Amino acid sequence: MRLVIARCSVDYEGRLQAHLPLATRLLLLKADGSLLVHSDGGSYKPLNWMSPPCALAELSPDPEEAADGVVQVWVVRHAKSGDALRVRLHEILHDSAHELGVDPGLVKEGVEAHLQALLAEHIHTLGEGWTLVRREHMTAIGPVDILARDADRGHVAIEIKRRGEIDGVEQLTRYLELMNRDPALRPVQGVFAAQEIKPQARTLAQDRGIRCVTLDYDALRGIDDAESRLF
Amino acid sequence: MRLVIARCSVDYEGRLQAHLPLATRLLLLKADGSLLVHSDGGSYKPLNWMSPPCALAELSPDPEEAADGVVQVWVVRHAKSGDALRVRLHEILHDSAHELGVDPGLVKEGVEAHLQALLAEHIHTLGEGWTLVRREHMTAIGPVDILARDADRGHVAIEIKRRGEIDGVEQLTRYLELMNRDPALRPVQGVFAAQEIKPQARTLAQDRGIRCVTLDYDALRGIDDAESRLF
DNA sequence: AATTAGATCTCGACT
DNA sequence: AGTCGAGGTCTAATT
Repeated sequence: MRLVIARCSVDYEGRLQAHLPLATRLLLLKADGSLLVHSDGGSYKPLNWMSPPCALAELSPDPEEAADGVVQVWVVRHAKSGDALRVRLHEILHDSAHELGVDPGLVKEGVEAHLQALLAEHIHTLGEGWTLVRREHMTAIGPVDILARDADRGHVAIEIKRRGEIDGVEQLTRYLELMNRDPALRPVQGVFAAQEIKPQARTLAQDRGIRCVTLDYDALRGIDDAESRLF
Repeated sequence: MRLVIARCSVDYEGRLQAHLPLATRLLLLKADGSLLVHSDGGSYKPLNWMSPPCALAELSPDPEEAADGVVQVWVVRHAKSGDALRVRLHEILHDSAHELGVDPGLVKEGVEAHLQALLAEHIHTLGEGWTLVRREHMTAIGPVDILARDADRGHVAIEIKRRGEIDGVEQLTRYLELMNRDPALRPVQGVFAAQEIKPQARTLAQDRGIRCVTLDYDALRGIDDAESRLF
């Protein structure tokens, strides 16, 4: 990885054209030839970039560029699409190279899929005598996270989110509307389950007769561990 | 902007939980307190990050961490959501700070809005005698990109995308359905215009009697330049 | 390889 | 401040 701080201008030509006027920026050159151009603010998205596979060519500035104060020109070209990034460096303030090695990569946990699996496995935590019908129950407008039955054998549609917000309630509402038109299913109750439910979402859900359940991820995982230790 | 190359492990807890095992990475600390954790490969997305507004606290490792070889602990916490990133630094290989100043920002060209303006201006490229009624013609369910008339004075609704996919055809279909109920407009033909049209989208469009047009951005711009040179 | 759906989406525009 | 749509979306899973 090479880190360069430089006063530079950048031009991208590819799926669109974009231009960055002369300013001081970080040029982050990765081992695979990819380049990120970052300013000292904004979020994780670079001002401009080139994704691998691509190759860097360091050129000398042409006479016109040299007269403008350009000391180096970088052209990073994408191997397949032909998209190109042209960086004109006017002043290099820092330049260092570092060996990082291969990264072991990110381990994600607690995403919706995992919550769904845990809750499906321990559906009885929602109520005595509850049983799982299936996960990802298909409807005409998409899959419902969990379809279950309560102690009276009535159907329950469960929507799971990590953070429960209004759009999740809307989604569940659409499912319930549809499912309650199906004679084989109705009446279908709704449960909105999330690790954290925003007040607005909770209000809307209750307004529509949808029960809100706050999921305790660690507790569900704890049950899981405890049960697996039985075998 | 502060650049640190360090052997570190990272834990994120917020909308999900994620963990990065010990490895050498770039820690990019921006002026607004945000942090990016980059490896020496992959795309422009960091392995892990914290977006502004957020604040960094540099802590001393607790005894257990110190025994593990941790020399510094960074906790970056998001101001509103409470999401937090915890970086345990085991070895700092590089550490430098740089003044970058405010970036003038990116200038883009060639996005959908520009395509729409170009096509509206050169609506005759769709057919001899075609005329523009207006851009962004409002309907009850939203604006149609371009409303035009063909040589026979019949209305044409044009939906423009950079990349034409099925949802774009669906969108245009809804507009056409609605507009064809309006006696003042009907019959309304449909044109699906994009720089690139996916096979599925093309099939669906043709199935519904919608004409597909591939837009050549450079050619449209060329016409534009040629015409502007006339003045 | 191609398509689909999700994302700690991000980003801008508009209400 | 929220909502909506597009993105050089990117990314991973699935067909």
